[in-house]
Amino acid sequence: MRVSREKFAENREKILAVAGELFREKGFDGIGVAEIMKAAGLTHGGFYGHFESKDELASEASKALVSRSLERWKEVAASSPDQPLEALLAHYLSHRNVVEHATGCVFASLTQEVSRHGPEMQSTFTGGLMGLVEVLEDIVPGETAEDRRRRAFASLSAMVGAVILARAMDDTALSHEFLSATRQELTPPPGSDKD
Amino acid sequence: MRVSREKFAENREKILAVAGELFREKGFDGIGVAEIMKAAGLTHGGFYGHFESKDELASEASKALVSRSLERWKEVAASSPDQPLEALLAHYLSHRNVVEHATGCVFASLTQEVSRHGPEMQSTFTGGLMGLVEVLEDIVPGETAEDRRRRAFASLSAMVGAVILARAMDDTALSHEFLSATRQELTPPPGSDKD
DNA sequence: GCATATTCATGATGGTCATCATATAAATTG
DNA sequence: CAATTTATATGATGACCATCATGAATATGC
Repeated sequence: MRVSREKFAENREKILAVAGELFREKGFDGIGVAEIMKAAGLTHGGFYGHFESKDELASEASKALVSRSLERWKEVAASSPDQPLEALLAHYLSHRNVVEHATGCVFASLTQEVSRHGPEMQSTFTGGLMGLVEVLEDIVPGETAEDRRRRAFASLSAMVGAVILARAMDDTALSHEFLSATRQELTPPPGSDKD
Repeated sequence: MRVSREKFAENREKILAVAGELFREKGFDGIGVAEIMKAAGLTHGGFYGHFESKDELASEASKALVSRSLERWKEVAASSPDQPLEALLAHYLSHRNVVEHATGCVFASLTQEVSRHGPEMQSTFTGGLMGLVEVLEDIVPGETAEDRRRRAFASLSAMVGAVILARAMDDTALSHEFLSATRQELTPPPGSDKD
């Protein structure tokens, strides 16, 4: 049966949203088109009216997730103008981001699969990560722009790495230790601009 | 046809070795039993004489990779008794470890898939990561044992994170920046024990 | 309100996958 | 050297998957 223009666009968004969650939870290869459509409240046959292939869906879903993630970082940083870095660290290095795969950070869930997919997705992730670096550049301590850029790259590595490793642990206490250790090491000492 | 006891054990090791490479390169879901056996020079039917299931192979291969990785870290640290941390950083944060997925760090390749597999694999990775933390605890700077433990967790997060993010980049220069930034931030200033 | 366009549901297709039954052939055991 | 064991090869099986052809049903444009 046909569906209104509006509903059609709504369905597309629903598929993207559901795919974004399921991909993060189970990986690109861990979930099929049929199950994604079922979770979106549709049947699998209708899928190809919305996307050319599962790969295209993966690309589009990644794009949306990366873009939303970057927006979120900017919001969080802007919400605490006096201590933006601390706010970001608290937001990102959280128990929630370790446990809730389906709604957590894209980069913590899917980055390792990116290199095994096409160049389009790699480009999406590259752009997204550089966006996060730019957010960090403005709020990390450092004398020169060069110092801050270096520290932005290193901090991003540490943040994403901590969540990924915390997720692999089967012991909550150790999981927490990755988060809190990284948070402390990346938090600048009060009243100082230097390391 | 039958094969000697010795050859049988040899075949098992070959399967494990090949699986270790292919899993790192393509992910657990990205490679099938048949192709693994073919790469090992056997046919897929013989697989179940060696392993109960693909899952068991994944577990065993992970165990071997994690164990070898830990040994390697110890060797590298021991090979430069005066600057073990610098040696480890140079070894780990290398272009080779970014490019050569099949022979690179297990944790940089497969950690994100661990949470989607059984508890046995999670236990293997937990143990392996804690082994790496212990190696770092002895060589990172820090006044107290507590300081060094914290720094070990944070440094490991940064190291693994840097390689994972570097692998996602489609631009070699940016890739390198994750590595060198992390290396510099984790290298203690000469002639100092403090941060 | 009618004709057309188009979205979705149903079901089919071909491919891939993990797993297993059986056959074969060679190594081990006596 | 004969009997038995057993590791691998061949091929089958059933499940799942992405993709697509078709038809039904309805929104849109006239």
